[in-house]
Amino acid sequence: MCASIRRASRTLTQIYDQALRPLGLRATQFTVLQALSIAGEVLQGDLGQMLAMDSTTLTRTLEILSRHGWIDKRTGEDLRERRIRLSKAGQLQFEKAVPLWEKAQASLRRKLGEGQWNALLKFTNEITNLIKE
Amino acid sequence: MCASIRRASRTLTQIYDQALRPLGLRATQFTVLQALSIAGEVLQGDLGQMLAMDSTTLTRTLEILSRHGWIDKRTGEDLRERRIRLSKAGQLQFEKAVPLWEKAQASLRRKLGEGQWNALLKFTNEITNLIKE
DNA sequence: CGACGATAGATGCATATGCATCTATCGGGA
DNA sequence: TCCCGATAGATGCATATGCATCTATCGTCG
Repeated sequence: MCASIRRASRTLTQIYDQALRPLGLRATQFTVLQALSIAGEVLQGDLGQMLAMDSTTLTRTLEILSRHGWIDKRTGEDLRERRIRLSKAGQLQFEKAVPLWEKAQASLRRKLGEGQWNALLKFTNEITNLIKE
Repeated sequence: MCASIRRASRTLTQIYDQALRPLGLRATQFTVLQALSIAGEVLQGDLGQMLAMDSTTLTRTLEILSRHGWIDKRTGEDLRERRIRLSKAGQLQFEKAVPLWEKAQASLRRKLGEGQWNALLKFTNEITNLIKE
């Protein structure tokens, strides 16, 4: 099962990466931009929680986004915290990426069919929740 | 969708990696050993085909397995080819890993339920096949 | 106020992943 | 025979991933 999901994950990632390649954006990075676009300014920790992503992984992805100038970081009163949000450039990059992402998403959805699509979303979420128990 | 599958893949990988940690074996590596155990001696390219794994990724995973002495490599008549098979130590390592893997697998299967389990396997395989078209 | 455990991230290290490109070898035609 | 396109892997580079561990800061308790 692990092998099956990893294989599917690799395949899918290749599809989305390819769609986003014109922008030099990876699927993972798009996901982070999207989360930021929805959440506004958030603590790095909360962002990790949202994406079920290890905080150390997030640190490095944010480093990349930061290098491209797509996010702003600042500390609040608690100097340990990092508050993250999209920069102007990040907002723009995200908006440019959305159509490409939509296109890949729609094509995949068509190929899988509505039923499988929804079932798959449900099951993957269930797996993600498993680990919390 | 890509984010969902990647998230599930991360979660699942953590579960399997943790189960195999006593042996210092990663889920990916176990998958390769398993494939070799089933296939016997195979061309590196065929192995990649089997696992739907990029050949460059496979090269490095095999490098790790080789470093541990778990596989043997040799060339056939065609000097470009690499023929891979489990070594004695690799066979042993695989046999030690199977029970740990089974345990993780069974636990997960119980939590998901038979129906979801099978559906998930089916869907992930379908996604993997999508890219071939 | 000062020491101490708790918390938020960062860093070192190893592996996983794939694209672009390179090297070695093979097989077939001129 | 020699050259040339095709094929099997290997390598450089960048990112993704997570464990163990470290650092800085916070809150609290004596």
